[in-house]
Amino acid sequence: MLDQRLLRDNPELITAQLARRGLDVDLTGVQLIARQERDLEQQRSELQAEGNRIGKQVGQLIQAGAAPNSSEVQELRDAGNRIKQQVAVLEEEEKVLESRLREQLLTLPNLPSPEAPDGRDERDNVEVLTWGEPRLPEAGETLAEHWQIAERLGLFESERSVRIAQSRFVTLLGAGARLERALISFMLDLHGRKGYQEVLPPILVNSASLTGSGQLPKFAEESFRCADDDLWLTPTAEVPVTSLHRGEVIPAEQLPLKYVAYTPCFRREAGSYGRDTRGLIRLHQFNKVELYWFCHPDHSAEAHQQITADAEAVLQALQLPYRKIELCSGDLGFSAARTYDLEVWLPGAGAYREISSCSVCADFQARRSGIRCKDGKATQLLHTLNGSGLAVGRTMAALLENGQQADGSVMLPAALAPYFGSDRIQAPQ
RNA sequence: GGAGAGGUGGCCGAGUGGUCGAAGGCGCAGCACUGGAAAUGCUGUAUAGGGGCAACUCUAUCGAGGGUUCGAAUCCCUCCCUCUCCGCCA
Repeated sequence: MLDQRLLRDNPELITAQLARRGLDVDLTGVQLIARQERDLEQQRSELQAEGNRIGKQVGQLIQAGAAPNSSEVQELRDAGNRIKQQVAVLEEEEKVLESRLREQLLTLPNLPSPEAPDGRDERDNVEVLTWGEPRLPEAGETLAEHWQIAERLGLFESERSVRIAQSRFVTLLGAGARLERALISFMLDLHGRKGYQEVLPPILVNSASLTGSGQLPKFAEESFRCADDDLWLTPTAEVPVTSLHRGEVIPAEQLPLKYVAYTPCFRREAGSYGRDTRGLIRLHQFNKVELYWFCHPDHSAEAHQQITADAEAVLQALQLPYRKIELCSGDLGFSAARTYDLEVWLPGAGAYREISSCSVCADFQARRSGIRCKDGKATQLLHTLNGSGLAVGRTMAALLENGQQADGSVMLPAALAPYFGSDRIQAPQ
């Protein structure tokens, strides 16, 4: 959520920055509401001050011995009642303005960071670096896609999963299930050694949590909802972890708070029909290990580099070639001010595919969620960052495609062997 | 699910209609004392919003929301949460 004061005093700045996202917003209406609300508040509090004075006078008169039903006291009572009525009217108007203002502010995305490159869409994203040597087919060799390999090795079951749930759900089996579990443990351990505190949060979250991290009100159709309760299936661990500290004031010396959370994630993937319908890439339910920082506003820029490096470390430890791109202003997610995407090389598909997204949200989520930090006297909103470290299913896909061997087996990176129990997945005889 | 108890500042805890944003204590900060420290003493110490260059000032907030009243931490209603006991349960 954007700052109301900024809206009142400098809406041109907001308009200009949102234009970098490709949005053409007219803020005159919202600005008017914000100003009217402030004026009303002023009138109301003056009236209340008058009412308080009258209340005190009555108390003093009665204590000094005046009869409670004397005309003097009665007059003050009447005056107090008149003020009470006026205040009630103003409060009513104020409440309406306040909720309209909040409603509108909640639909506005974050301002892009000045650092974020300008651009319209993903074609304007900027490649920052590539790591590793992308595997290309040898002469005469055909590299399979991950779902082909997985099918051959019996790692998952698609058709029967429709029976259990519906399309875009997958059941992992045997070595597939074990590899998924191994990857989750591997990632949690890796980040744990770097000072991240492990969290296993609720994956049913309430509306306030989804609003706090930016998924509501605008993206309700992206999440699964439990109709009888105010609960939703979390689309990312970012949601429960943000709300872990919702409404808190955190002493600055405790910052940064660094969390690593494994959760299943649930997304409707509305509007992506027909894309990636085979395999592990775009499912309604997938596993993700998420990195999350609460940090002091002065340090969020370095934190962003660090959280991205921590996500990259997983790819490097797994020897998966990837590239790091920076999203342009027009491709940024709703809550992000600046984002690096990590894209892993998929030799079978012959393309880089997103496997991690590392964003700094500045105070956007902190304002929605009321999370502040206090150093010395000053209390201010802190900054939040999140990054996938990594999407587990996509990591498995990358391992399968990158490790595929001519004999049908898949070689796994050495770092994973202790977790998986073997350095390769054998083809069935 | 049933029965009971309770939610007050960073923490503990008093306050059951009137000058209470709230005693007292702890903690924290500053000053004094000291060679330095401890102990002691004094002073200060909630949050949000509005106005003001500032000193400062106004408003709201005692779990949340409503109500009664000139006036509510205190009385009434609804909800939420925590604890204890019982039941059920992985």
